[in-house]
Amino acid sequence: MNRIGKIKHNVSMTKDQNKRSSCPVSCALDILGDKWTLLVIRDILFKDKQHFRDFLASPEKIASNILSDRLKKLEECNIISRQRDPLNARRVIYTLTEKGKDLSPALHALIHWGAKYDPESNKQPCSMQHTGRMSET
Amino acid sequence: MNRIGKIKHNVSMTKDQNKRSSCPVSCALDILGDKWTLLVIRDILFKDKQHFRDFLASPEKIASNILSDRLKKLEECNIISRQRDPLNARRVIYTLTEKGKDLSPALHALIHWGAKYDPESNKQPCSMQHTGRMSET
DNA sequence: CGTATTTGGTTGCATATTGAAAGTATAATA
DNA sequence: TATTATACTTTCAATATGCAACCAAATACG
Repeated sequence: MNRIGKIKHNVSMTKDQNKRSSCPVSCALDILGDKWTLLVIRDILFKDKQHFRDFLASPEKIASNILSDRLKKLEECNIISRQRDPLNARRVIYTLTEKGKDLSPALHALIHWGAKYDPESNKQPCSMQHTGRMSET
Repeated sequence: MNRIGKIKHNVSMTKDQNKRSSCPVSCALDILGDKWTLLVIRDILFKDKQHFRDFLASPEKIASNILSDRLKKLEECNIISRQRDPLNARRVIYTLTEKGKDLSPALHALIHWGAKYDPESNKQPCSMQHTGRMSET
C-alpha cells in the first residue's frame, strides 16, 4: 500500500555496517559495484528515462527482479527518488537526486574509457539521445 | 609450469561475444562492473601494489580465489600485465598497461564522489600512500 | 644437503546473487 | 464489466562469491 515513503530506515542503517572499508573507492563500489546499477543511472542521466519499463527496454536487457532490487537500493542510498506520476497513478517516476547527478563525471570518465578501448562500442552511451523530456505519449 | 604467456587467446575472444551492448558504459562495466576489480586497480594506481600478497592485504579483504580470477581477467583484457620478478622467481609483478592507467580519471571521479557523499569515508583512497615509485607520469 | 618458509596460487563446499519466465496487484481504458 | 498498462514479486535453476584448507615451486636457513 504505502509503498512510497516506506520504512527504509533500518535497511539503509544496516547497509552502513556492510562497508568493507572507509576508502572512498570502496564505499562507492559498495553501492555502485555491479553490472547493472550504473546502467540505470546512465539511463536516467543520458537517456532521460524515468519509468520502470523504460529501463527494461534498454538493450542490455536487465531482468525485472534485478531492476526492482537496484531501484530500491538506489532509493535507500538517496541516489534516486521515487514518486507517483500525478497524471497516472499506475506510473512511478524515478529521478536522480543531487547525489545521483553527481555521478555524471564518473559516468563520463567511463564513457571516455569505454569508447577509447572498445573498438566496437558506439562512442556515445547507448546512442545517447536526449528526448527533450516528454518521455512519451 | 608455463603459466606466464599462456593460452588466453580464445578466452578473450569468447569474452567479446559476452558484450551486453555496444554502449561504452556497458562495455566498461562488462569488465569493471563488480565489487573487486576497481579495487585491484586502485591498489596498483594509488598504493603502488604489485604483488599478489599486497592485494590480499588491503583492508577490504579480497579472497585469494577471487583475486586470482580478477587478475586473470584483467590480464586477458590487457588492463594489467604480469611478469616474474627477475630478482625472485617466486614473485609475480603486476603492473598497469596504458589501458589500465587510463582508468585513473574514472577512479578519481569515484574517489571524489565517495568522499563527498560518504561522511565516514577517508578522503583519500584507503589512506593513499605512494611508496615513491612514481608509477605514473 | 635437508627442512622450513615464502609466494602465488587452486580446490571443495556452503551460501548468496543473478537470470529467465511466469505470476500478481492496482489503475486506467474501452 | 472486461481488457490492458504498469510496476512489480515469485520461483527456481544457474552462476558467483566467500571461507578454509591445501598445493607446488622457489628460496632461505641450518
